[in-house]
Amino acid sequence: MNVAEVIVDVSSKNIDRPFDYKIPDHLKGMIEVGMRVIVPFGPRKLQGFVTGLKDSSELNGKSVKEVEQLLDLTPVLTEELMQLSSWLSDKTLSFKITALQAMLPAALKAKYEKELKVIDEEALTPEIKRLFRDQKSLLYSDIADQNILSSLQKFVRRGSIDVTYKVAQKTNKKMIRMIEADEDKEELSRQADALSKQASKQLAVLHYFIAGGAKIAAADLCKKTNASSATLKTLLEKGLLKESFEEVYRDPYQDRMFKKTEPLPLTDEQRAAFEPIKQAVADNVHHVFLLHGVTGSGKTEIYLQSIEKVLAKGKEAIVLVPEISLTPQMVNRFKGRFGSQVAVMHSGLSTGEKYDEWRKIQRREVRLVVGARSAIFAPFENLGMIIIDEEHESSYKQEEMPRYHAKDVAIKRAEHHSCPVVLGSATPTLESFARAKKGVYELLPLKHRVNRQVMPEVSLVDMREELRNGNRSMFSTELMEQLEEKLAKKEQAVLFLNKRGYSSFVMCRDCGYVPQCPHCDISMTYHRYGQRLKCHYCGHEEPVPGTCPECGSEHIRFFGTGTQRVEEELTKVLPQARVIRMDVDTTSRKGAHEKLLSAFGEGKADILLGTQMIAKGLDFPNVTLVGVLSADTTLHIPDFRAAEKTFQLLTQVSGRAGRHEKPGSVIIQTYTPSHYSIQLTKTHDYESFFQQEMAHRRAQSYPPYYYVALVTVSHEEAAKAAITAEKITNFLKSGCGPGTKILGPAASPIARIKDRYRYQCVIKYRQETELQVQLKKILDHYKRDIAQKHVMISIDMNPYMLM
DNA sequence: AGCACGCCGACT
DNA sequence: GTCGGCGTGCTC
Repeated sequence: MNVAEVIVDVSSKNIDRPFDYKIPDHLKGMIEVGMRVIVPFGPRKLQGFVTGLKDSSELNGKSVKEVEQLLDLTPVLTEELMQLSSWLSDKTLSFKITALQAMLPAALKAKYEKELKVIDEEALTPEIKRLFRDQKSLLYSDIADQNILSSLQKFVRRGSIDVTYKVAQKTNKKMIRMIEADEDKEELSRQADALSKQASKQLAVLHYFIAGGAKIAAADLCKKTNASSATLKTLLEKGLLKESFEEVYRDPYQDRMFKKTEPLPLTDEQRAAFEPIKQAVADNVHHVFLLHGVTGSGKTEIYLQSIEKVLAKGKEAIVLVPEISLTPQMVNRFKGRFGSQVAVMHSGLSTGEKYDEWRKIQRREVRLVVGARSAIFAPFENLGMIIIDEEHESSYKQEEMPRYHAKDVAIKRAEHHSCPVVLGSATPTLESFARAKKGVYELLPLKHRVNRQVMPEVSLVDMREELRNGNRSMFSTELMEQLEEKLAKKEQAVLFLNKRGYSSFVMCRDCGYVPQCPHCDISMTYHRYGQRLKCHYCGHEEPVPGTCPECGSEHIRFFGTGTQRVEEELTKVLPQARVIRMDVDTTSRKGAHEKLLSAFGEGKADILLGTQMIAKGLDFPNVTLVGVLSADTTLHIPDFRAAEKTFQLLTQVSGRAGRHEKPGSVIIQTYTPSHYSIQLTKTHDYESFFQQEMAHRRAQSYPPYYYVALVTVSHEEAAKAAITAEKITNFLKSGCGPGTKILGPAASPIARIKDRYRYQCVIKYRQETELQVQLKKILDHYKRDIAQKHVMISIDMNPYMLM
């Protein structure tokens, strides 16, 4: 094999294909598909992935450059994952390089640097000489002054300064310094005797080795002997000790003890659900199960026992968990049962930690991964099962390129490995449940909670009624009464706030002015910390104005009912209650989330107040009341899944109450009590909700009856975006069959983000392949405009947010 | 994407 | 006359 086909690290339509590179003699036989290389590309150097090997290039050798460097000794992507990447880029209409990179930890992504080197010092101006000072070379990115840049360019052109392009790794393996004796014990004793009396630290270190101490980490040795690194340095220089460096894993869970747990006996219902999964594992068949179990029905125990079967067969398993529920509670359950065989992957880990967890998988040191969305790409080669917990969660959909859904990837991988997929939820997506009803998936119902606890009593409170009765506060009379009662009984309550529409904003009471982000068409969110306004889309920040910029009034103040606001009100009406608030402000620090939850678990507060993030996996025996302050907010978002999301959220939240001996109750405050998505939470009736919602979806041609795709066109000028969107819509209308429905173009619900105007077109279709072809044509046709006129076209083949 | 090349207007 | 604006085209 003399030539490697390489996908280079450039995200552009024209470059989205393999490029040929000759393999130099010293790399012959070493390069394999799935390895990373550094290759010259035009004037620069880029990282790339080897996607193929061949004897010769069709380009006949003349313009074929050589591979410059091989970055891996073993492929970072298995053959299966290489195939999966082409499928992924195809399915999501994203670049091959983007799909490849999505499968690897960020640490393996390249970092690019330009280095300037002085060739002819005489030719340079004093100013530039000063810039270089005594150094021969300088990093391009370190040059802050824009004026110097242009004069530098001149010298580069004349050849007085040379530019070299470098590729670097983002993070490296963590190494620690190890110390061991470099002489035998007798020699060490002799040297120890010869030490001066003051050198007590050195003596202590030597005694460690004289006593037979083994090779030890420098830090540990210092701690043991109370010595400093200077002491070690002296002994190293004397040649008595020697140092070496060893690779270690950054283990985010190293300080924690996991109590070993044993399998629990299954209920009859659990066993009935477990049997078919067990059988599929035993028979190595690909099969998708939908484990539909009410909250508290013991789904996790079924996962654990299924995994046990998989591991017993010598195979591996992936468990996906929604990002926000990757709490220590969840991790504990898996680590407790399977100990060090588990790797954990979630966004809370640093780049380095994620890299280390990934390498544990790659080196076959673990056989089970518990992780968020991207863990679906774990490089296992002998997969025996994939579990997706809370399968309805929207965090399984990636909202950047490649816009994949982890469920689709899971099924694709499971097909390849001929192994089962288990989707678990109390409120499955309509898509999944419909497939289960059709027999595409196998439905495994769990209708009862373990230990026969009853489902909590749910009562709906009509907030319009409250208002009519003169209660203008955000707490209904019923909720207040219940809160007081729980407080008196020393039981705990959880108050839940739908996040969307609940972020607080600032408004002028005289003219109604609401500060908008200058770069996005969206209201700014008020943050009490530092009295600032923030934009959640682009990160723009500014102080709260003292007077209204529109009318000059001083009556400008914050509005809305953010968690902070609720907390204030709550302490006013229930001053004796101890409240823990969980929102972006209180949980942004690392580990804060965990700390707040365990404080609540230990009974250090009476009320836990928060947004969606507290709805998942919360399981505290003393919680007997759950209150939802306003159930309507998710109902009014511009999304065809609004009702589904509302029902899921309310059901999920209700499930937090009365999970143990004490019975629980739920109070849902709403302005639209008659809506079926709210009514049916009262009876925990998923089946009826499914029927009603399906009727709506059918009437409006939405999933699961139709597929949906979203095309968004953006440009700095509104007109340019609108015209292109119009053209695309017309093209699609003429090119797609009669079964396809095309809506738009229309301004996006968020009409502008980061100074770009956005227009969108929604496509509803029944035949996947046909549309894929049409959309590919569009991207191909507009690649010129994309490159030159700065038009951006983004396509989402399965949007979860129509924004 | 980025970078070089090349063709036009505004300055020393 | 040169400098530097950014339209155009290429990258194995």
